[in-house]
Amino acid sequence: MSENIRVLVVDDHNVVRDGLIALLSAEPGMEIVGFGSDGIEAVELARELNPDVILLDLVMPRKDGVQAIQEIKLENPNARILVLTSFAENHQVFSAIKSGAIGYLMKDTSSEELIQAIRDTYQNKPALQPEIARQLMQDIQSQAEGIGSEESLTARETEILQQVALGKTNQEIADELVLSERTVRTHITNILAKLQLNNRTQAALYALREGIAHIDYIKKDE
Amino acid sequence: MSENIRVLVVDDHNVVRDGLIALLSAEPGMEIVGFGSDGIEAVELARELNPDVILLDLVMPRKDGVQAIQEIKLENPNARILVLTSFAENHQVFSAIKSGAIGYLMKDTSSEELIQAIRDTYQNKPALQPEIARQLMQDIQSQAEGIGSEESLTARETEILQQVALGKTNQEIADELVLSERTVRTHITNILAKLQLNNRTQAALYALREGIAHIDYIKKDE
DNA sequence: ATAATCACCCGGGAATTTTCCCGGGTAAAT
DNA sequence: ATTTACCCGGGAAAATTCCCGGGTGATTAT
Repeated sequence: MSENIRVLVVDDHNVVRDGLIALLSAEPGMEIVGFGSDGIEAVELARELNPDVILLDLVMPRKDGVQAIQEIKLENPNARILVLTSFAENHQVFSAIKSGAIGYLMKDTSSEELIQAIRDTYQNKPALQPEIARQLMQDIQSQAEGIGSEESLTARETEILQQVALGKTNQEIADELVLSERTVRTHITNILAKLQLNNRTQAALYALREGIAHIDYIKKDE
Repeated sequence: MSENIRVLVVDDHNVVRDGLIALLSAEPGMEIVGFGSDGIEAVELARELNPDVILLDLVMPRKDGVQAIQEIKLENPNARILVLTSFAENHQVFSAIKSGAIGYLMKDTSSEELIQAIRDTYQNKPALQPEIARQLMQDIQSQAEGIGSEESLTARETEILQQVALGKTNQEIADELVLSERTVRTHITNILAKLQLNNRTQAALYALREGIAHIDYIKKDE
């Protein structure tokens, strides 16, 4: 009777993914039915394989983890998703949970805890680390208190913020997005106000922390 | 006769480390003799176990990966170290190689490549991904051409840069380090010139990429 | 259908910060 | 004695931050 838990593993780091597969395959009662390396594959494989539990990294190329969660839940509201990521990307925690992830673990948890979390997720029992839980509560709190305390950015503002996190000046952003430099100023003023930050460098750091932008390289001018 | 390759695995993410152990243990001719989760443990275990190959992550708490490499090589110049890290942290590649790492892989390589790289490292054959090799050559080039093109920062400048990467203003940095605001300006001008960057946000991103600063949280003022 | 709201766009004006020239000096190390 | 790191400063241009104002078009509410 003891049906195996059918697990789908999605992580963009191959060795990590293979490691997880090796780890979980050795676990009795667990079975790896598939694996992928980005958000798009995650959505496709979730549809094709209908796994019991989807183990998902948040930072991935091509499609964001949160976005993948939303699409998967859209196609199959009963999908059980366990997020396993490198770091507590503040707001991402909240977004992931809100999008329907059942559990959220950081990669520094022990493999025993991971395995237990997969079992919990399989039974729709929330699996959260204390650290994550604390972070989540803080997010909820800051959202609850005062309507104007934690507004979210508009699409345009997010776009501008991404440019800021590339180290560009207002004029460069204006050129890139085909806007007046004055308009960029206004947007940035609004972004700083919404996020309660003091300057653009803090905004860039915020964007990185929240996964709105990613650290790549800085484009050399000229 | 076929002696096993004795491997030490050091990575601060438990599940990743356990995954690697599961992966490599299954490989014939390979044997995991120990594991650790930070730079200090790496140095200690390298001394105690004298492994054939040390598989090392670069971003770790307590002690930096590069620093760990240097100390390990100091105690045992014959130590064979293979760096396995999440991302090509530009200058870190160069530092790691210069400090004596034999190989350098990113975590998105396949497990087959990883295993081959471990064998290569065991035989003192350099193991570099194309991407890494390209990055390394670029670093060497930019260092070779022109004496003034890629100078390294002084201790003080590094200190200032870390403050910049916290999103602080010049005045705040001056207060923190007990300096005149004018002096901070001078330092930052010099930093930007040395690094060939255009503004402080780029400097902050640089510091993050190079591991000079780490993303934590932004201290709320007042 | 009218009104309200919201995202987006543009701008003036002003204070502040940042960036980059230039100059100076001290102390320690080679 | 030269170099290097570190410190301080004047002056000026540029960029940023933050007020204020205006407009459009789309969506939502009533």
